[in-house]
Amino acid sequence: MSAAIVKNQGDGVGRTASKEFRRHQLIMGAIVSISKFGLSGTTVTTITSAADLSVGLVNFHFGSKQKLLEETLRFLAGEHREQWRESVRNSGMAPAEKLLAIVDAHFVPHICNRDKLTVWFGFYGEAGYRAHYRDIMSEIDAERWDVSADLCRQIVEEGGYENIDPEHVAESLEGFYDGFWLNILIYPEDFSRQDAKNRIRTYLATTFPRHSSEFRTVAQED
Amino acid sequence: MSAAIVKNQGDGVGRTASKEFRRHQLIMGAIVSISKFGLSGTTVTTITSAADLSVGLVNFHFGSKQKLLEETLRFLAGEHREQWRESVRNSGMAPAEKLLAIVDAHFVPHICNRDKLTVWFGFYGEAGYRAHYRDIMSEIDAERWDVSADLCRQIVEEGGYENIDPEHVAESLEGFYDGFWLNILIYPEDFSRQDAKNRIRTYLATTFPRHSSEFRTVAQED
Amino acid sequence: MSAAIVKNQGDGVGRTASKEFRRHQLIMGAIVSISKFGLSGTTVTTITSAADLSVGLVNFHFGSKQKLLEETLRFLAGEHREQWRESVRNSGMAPAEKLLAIVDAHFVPHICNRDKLTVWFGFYGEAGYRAHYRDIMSEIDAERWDVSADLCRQIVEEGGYENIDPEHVAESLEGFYDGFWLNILIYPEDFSRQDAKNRIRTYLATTFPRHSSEFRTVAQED
Amino acid sequence: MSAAIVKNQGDGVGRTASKEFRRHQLIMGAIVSISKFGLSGTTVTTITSAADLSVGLVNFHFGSKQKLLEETLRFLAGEHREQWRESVRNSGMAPAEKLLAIVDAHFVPHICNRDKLTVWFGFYGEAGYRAHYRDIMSEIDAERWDVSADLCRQIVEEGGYENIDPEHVAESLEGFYDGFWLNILIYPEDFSRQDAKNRIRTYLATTFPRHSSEFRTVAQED
DNA sequence: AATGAATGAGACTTCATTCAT
DNA sequence: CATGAATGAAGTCTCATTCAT
Repeated sequence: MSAAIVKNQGDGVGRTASKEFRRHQLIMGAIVSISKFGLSGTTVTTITSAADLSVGLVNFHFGSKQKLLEETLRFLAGEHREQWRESVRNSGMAPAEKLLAIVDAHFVPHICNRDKLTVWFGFYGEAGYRAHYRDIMSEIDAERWDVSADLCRQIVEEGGYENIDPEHVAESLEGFYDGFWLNILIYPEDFSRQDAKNRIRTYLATTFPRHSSEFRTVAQED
Repeated sequence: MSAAIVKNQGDGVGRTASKEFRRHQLIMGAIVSISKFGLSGTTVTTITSAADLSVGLVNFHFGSKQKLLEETLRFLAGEHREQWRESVRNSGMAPAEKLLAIVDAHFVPHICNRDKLTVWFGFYGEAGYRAHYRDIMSEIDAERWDVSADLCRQIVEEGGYENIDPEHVAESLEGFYDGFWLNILIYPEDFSRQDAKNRIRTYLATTFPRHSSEFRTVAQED
Repeated sequence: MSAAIVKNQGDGVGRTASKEFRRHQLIMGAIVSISKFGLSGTTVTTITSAADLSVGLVNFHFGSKQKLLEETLRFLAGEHREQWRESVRNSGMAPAEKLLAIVDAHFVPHICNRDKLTVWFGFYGEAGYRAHYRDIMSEIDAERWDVSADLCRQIVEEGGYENIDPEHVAESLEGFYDGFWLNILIYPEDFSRQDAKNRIRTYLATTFPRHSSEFRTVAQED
Repeated sequence: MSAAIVKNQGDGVGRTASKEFRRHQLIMGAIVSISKFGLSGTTVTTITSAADLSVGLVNFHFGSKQKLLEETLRFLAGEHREQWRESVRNSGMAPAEKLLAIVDAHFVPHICNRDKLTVWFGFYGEAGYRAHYRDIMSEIDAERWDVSADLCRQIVEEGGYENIDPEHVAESLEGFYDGFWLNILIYPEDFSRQDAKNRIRTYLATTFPRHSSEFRTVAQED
């Protein structure tokens, strides 16, 4: 067995890392670059420099810069999905608990930090006219929206909240996620992940008063 | 008064429009271009084509493309400010009424339409790493935040709402604005200006129950 | 008689200065601009700014920027010619005296200063491939060469200098003029007009030893 | 050794010439272009066309057109230095012989031809106001001046020439070099390299009469 | 597979010239 | 005559993509 073949097993060092590993390296390079230079300031060179790879690899592994960027968005979206799916995996949780877990999943440092928010809003900034990006996002968003709306529905039933449309609550939550992300990105001095979580907790406690004990504010970053 | 003199005052036809008029034309061209091609897809040529002017004018009137873009952002921000300032000008309004007027000012068609939202999020997408844009935005945002927080404070006093921090409410409103804007931009089929206004009304009515009659939902676009 | 007509007499103030005066203003603007920004850094705008006139006048009075530059070169050449012609006008001077007067005419502050040398070498720099400039220069140079060579011939005859070709002396003088101008331009700290004049005096005194008393070095700038 | 390897070492054909070779190609392209179109008429396109390379390479290899031009000047200056250094390398030469070798080094066809003189005066034309060019030139000039002045000093001592300042002779020589270069450039019909060398020889023979046999005029181009 | 020099379209900007006033 | 905004060709530079090694 030659050294090259050993290397090929995916340790990621040297010229023969697995295809998948190289793709991942490039996606990470793209994230780093976008967070540093913005989407418009990101070039194939900034991406590959960040990944410490040669420029030729982008087209070799992704076909084009554009495809790599789409994969990068897909990667972030997937990472986000993993985060909230994981947080509600425990089947023993009550609906309110699960809903709160989804809320919190939006504000864990791993997902909600300046670097990644910069990337997210870089893509949002183009989503207005570039349908492709919108499609990638909506795939993920739709699933989460369904789950959230369903949990709200269960909470409404549990609490017997008349006059509350669970879908409206789910919509409001979506608004909070994006709005607070943007505020965290642009005004990090004035608005923190902690603030975001507590504003949403207050909203939920007020909306579902009979579940308010489940939406207690948190004292500090977990 | 001759036609020529009228013309010279800035009807914008021919070589003799006023400087201010040309600047405005170019800013409008920038908005159209960004909404069509995105911020990164906007070139001096797309801007001047949209404005039906020659490319040289961008540098002649603004010094650089970058400066024109900054002025464009400033223009949007100013327009937004005029909108909400105008809406609370009537000194006879109650605090809750004024607050609602500010809310609604975010969702008038003149401000909140796909074209302009595309431009806004184009800039937000760069604001993460380009401090200059952030500075232009925060100037405007700060003022509105102060006014909103003050109105919330008055409502809290009026209603004797204990345990409600007016600044937290103002923060939540800011979150709603940005979050709903993004949802209107990306999912226009699923989420309308109308929806946004009603979700916020519900939030306010729930938060300030003794003022709920002032936060009635609206039936359809005004 | 209207005010406009009075103005037209050539005081150079206001909108109706004589054609000739405007042309002169623009030529002076060109000299100032070239000395400040070089020939390649000189634009119609830098010229007209220096002359405190509007850009349109260049094409109005000269037809094109290029024509103005040619006139500028012609102006400098003419100025130079006036200088040495004037210096030998006195018919009572001896040939050696006249020759020295021509030499000195090259190094009077009015002709030989950083600003004007910058302009001269700006044109020389293009003369290599632009025949037009060369033609303008040679017109003037030829006349001076003839006069100088003739004076040298007279000195050779006076002194009975065998083995001295007067044309060779004239050639050497031409070399000194240009070479010392360049050194004054590029190394003003190390080489002065005074130095130039004295190096040439020494050359002439050595070459024409029996006239050496007429080529005494000068102690300091006149 | 295979042909491919030879190629790779820099024959300049195809996409694989060495970096150094490409830089040299571009410098040569710059010289050709400047001699044909002048410094101000030289564009990245004229340079790369002359070098038969694509426009992108200028920025790839030099960072900017300006840097390439500076390197071009440095190249010429270096070439000139090599020429005169080489000419005085033989330690057995007498000072007068060495001095004459330096003189002649200025007028070898390889250095002193219309193309290169055009380039030199193109740069001189900007040196008046662009300190960067002046710095590059003076580095080289200073060394040569020191050597020349030192040789003159030795000749003065050898010949016991009282009243002769060796530095003044060195200054006069510098004047001759530049002045004759300009005359060769502008009046090639009337003034040749041969003329220049002989005028300087006569100057030296007259100045250092006891060494005159060492400064005999040359009959024709070597 | 990987590299990185090479390519060239297209971006921003400059500026000589034009022309309505 | 004079002004200076407008035009658009042409300049420099960037960068996604290609391809010989």
